Amino acid sequence: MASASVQAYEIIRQEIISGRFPPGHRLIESDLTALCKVSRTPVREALRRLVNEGLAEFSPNHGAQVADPGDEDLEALYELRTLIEGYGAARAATRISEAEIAELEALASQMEALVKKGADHTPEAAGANSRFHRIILEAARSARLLSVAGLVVETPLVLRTLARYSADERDRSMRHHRELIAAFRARDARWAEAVMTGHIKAAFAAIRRDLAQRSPG
Amino acid sequence: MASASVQAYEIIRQEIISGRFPPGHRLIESDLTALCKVSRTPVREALRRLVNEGLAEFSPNHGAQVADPGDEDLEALYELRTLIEGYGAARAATRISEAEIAELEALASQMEALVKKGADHTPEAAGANSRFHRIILEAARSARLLSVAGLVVETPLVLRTLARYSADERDRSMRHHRELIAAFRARDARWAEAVMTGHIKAAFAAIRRDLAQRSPG
DNA sequence: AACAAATTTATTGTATACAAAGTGGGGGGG
DNA sequence: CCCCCCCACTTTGTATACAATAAATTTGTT
Repeated sequence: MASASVQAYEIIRQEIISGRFPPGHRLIESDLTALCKVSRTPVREALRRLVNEGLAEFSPNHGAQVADPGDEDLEALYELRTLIEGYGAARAATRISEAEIAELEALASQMEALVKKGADHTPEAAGANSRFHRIILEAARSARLLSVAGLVVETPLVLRTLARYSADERDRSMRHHRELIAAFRARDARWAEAVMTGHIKAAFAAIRRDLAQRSPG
Repeated sequence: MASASVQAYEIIRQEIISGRFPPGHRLIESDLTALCKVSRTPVREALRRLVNEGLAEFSPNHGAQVADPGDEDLEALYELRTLIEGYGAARAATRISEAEIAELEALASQMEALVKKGADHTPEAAGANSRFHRIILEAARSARLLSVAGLVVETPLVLRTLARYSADERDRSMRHHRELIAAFRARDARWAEAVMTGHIKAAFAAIRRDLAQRSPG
């Protein structure tokens, strides 16, 4: 069984990402002990970690609350993502193993299958997409890069991008995945970086369009 | 008075940065309670934070120990720094206030004065340099950028770069500071980014030279 | 009725006690 | 003599109790 603090972390994180804890929702330690069935000590650790990852905000003597992406400069967040994941893809191109490339292909196929079934808005698809990106970052072989990337990809907005795509955008995204794999096979760092950069820029464009559409004005 | 957990954080961090806790040194919670005069609870919080910032490493049920920079890919660390601080400088160029520019000038002057006094290897000089970089990152007006930057600038190696410079390298660094200020005055994002990139590349070159010199093999 | 001060209440911050897991050393068996 | 297992000890993980701080409410006054 997972330790109490990671259990608490995972539960609370899931509540935030799923949206059951909406932005601004206060994260009261005593309430969370009931939800997670652990004592306040591991709950506090989980909260500090979530704050560190940007999923929650914190004021001293007042506690944590769910972060509001609306407060943030989305352009900055996505610029950082292009820089960091682009660099990661470039590094990965010359370091990734055959086994990892195979994993990427499996995930790409899985996502394409889910799309064909109309299941592209499901958590399963979001998970596959996350793993795809994660494998690339791990293939870059830099612990520091991994922790830095954690700060820009592990946000509800990013994790739910797939759900915002139109059919065209979704197809483009699938093709990006395939092209990334091709770049890795060719061991071409600049190619991989370029595709990854486009992949993230496209995601940002979709999000901006989606946000404008939902709240026009 | 600062809260117990930040007090613990600052004390332990100082021990690590100063080198009194060398790489690999185990950070035993009970020992640290004695050093920081607080209980284990805030000590644990401080340790988790240091781990998050990459100053310490952690294994479950075994605790934390001081991170060893030798374990790390320095090229990756410095590439990330150029990307992140370069981007920060570019953003800052169009957002920085007059007051902040004035602060930068004051710090540049202070560092130049310290150099003239031969006091450029002191913690005072290192502090001024840190503040210089921090003001720029804050002027970029992105909380996310700030936290990401924390992961790549707050490392002992980076914080003690000044002490590694030769006379020439030091002078070049001082000139970079002045040129950055000029770029900010001109509100020229690309200029600022270029100078910052060079500034960090130069630092990396100095470190690499210094490391090779000290342990030739 | 509106404002301000004081009191209560809710919540976080810290300390300590206990439980679990890991580590190393000593004794017994091969 | 060496290896392995078991026991004692060290260290981390978790729970709970207490202290301090901030927020809300009430009460008194104007």
